[in-house]
Amino acid sequence: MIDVKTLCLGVLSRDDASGYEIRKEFEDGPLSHFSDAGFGSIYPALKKLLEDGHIIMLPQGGDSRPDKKVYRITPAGRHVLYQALTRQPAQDKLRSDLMFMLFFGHMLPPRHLDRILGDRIDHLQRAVETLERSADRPGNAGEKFVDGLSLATYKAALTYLEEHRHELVGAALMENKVAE
Amino acid sequence: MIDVKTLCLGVLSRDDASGYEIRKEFEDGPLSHFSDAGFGSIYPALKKLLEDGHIIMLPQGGDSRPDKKVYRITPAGRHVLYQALTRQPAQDKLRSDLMFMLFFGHMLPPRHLDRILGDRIDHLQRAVETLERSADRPGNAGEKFVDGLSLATYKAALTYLEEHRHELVGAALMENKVAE
DNA sequence: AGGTACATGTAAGCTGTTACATGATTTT
DNA sequence: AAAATCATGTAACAGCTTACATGTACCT
Repeated sequence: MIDVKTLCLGVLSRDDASGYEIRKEFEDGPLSHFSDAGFGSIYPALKKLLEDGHIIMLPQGGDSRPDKKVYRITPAGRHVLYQALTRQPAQDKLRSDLMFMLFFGHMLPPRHLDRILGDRIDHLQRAVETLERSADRPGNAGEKFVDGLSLATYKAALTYLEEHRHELVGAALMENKVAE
Repeated sequence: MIDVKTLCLGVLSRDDASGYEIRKEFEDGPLSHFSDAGFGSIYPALKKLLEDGHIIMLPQGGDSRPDKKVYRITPAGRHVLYQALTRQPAQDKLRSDLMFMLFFGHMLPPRHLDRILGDRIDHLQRAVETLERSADRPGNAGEKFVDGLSLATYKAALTYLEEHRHELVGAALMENKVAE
């Protein structure tokens, strides 16, 4: 499975960035749909990449914050990234608390169930809007492909949740009635 | 994020099982679509659950293997599981090597790109077939809901990959030509 | 004056993975 | 007879998360 170092190289292969900016990419950017990393893993990763010569630190322009450190990928770094990209990909790994909860949905308090379903629907709606807005912006083929794939799956999940939400909440209400 | 102990309680809330059988659930069963755990995390988790009184070990029937240990959830265990199920769910976490690779798809060797896309299409087709076969089998409301959600997203991903596969591979071929 | 966003980094701890170690039973 | 499946467990390691520690700059 691709580690945080490689994730950082991926971000830096597109543009120079600081640790802070890399983290924003994982939070909001196009990579956020299938990867994640916090400060606690990014900063040590950058330190290691710097030691290994996979990235260099740019001398900061006098106008920017003195503590800001902007990194750039090196040819060696690009090579390492390329090696990682041409390996056999590991299986996707989805960890979903929500789906685990829904799996036991019929035994949950209907109010809780309805809330977590509603929250997820809201979240998916926002994600779909964001991706649809970015669809006509320029971008390379890979980025557009991945955005399209994310959009397609989010839309499918959204439609399913909207269409079947009441069925599951109904089942939970039934269970509650029986228990009374 | 729900841990392996809770995952095990979830499996055991449905039926008594051994560590080996719990692992099969994560590999093939309906929970496999959104959770995962190997022996190295299941056995220590069961040990801890036993110590805490959340599960008990059943005296094994004389006909079964002498080394097989079958566990059953206790009322205390059910309570712990219920607590976990009624908390606010953490954000879903998807880690996907494939999507990371596809994101840089245009700079990949077309053969590699075509292979990883084909492998994923095959994998999704098998997953869809399995879920469709299990659709008419009995199951409680939560299980059916989650199966339906998984099926809807897999189908959407499959359709997208089949329809757009050639676009990305085409872009990669172009890049290669330019490089020549 | 206060809140938010920018900005970096360390240390401890938790969790989970991988490799190792062992062996019985069933199927081919 | 070999291979696959069943079956459990430990130890070392890798990796990531959380909490801590610190401070600047901008916006209202």
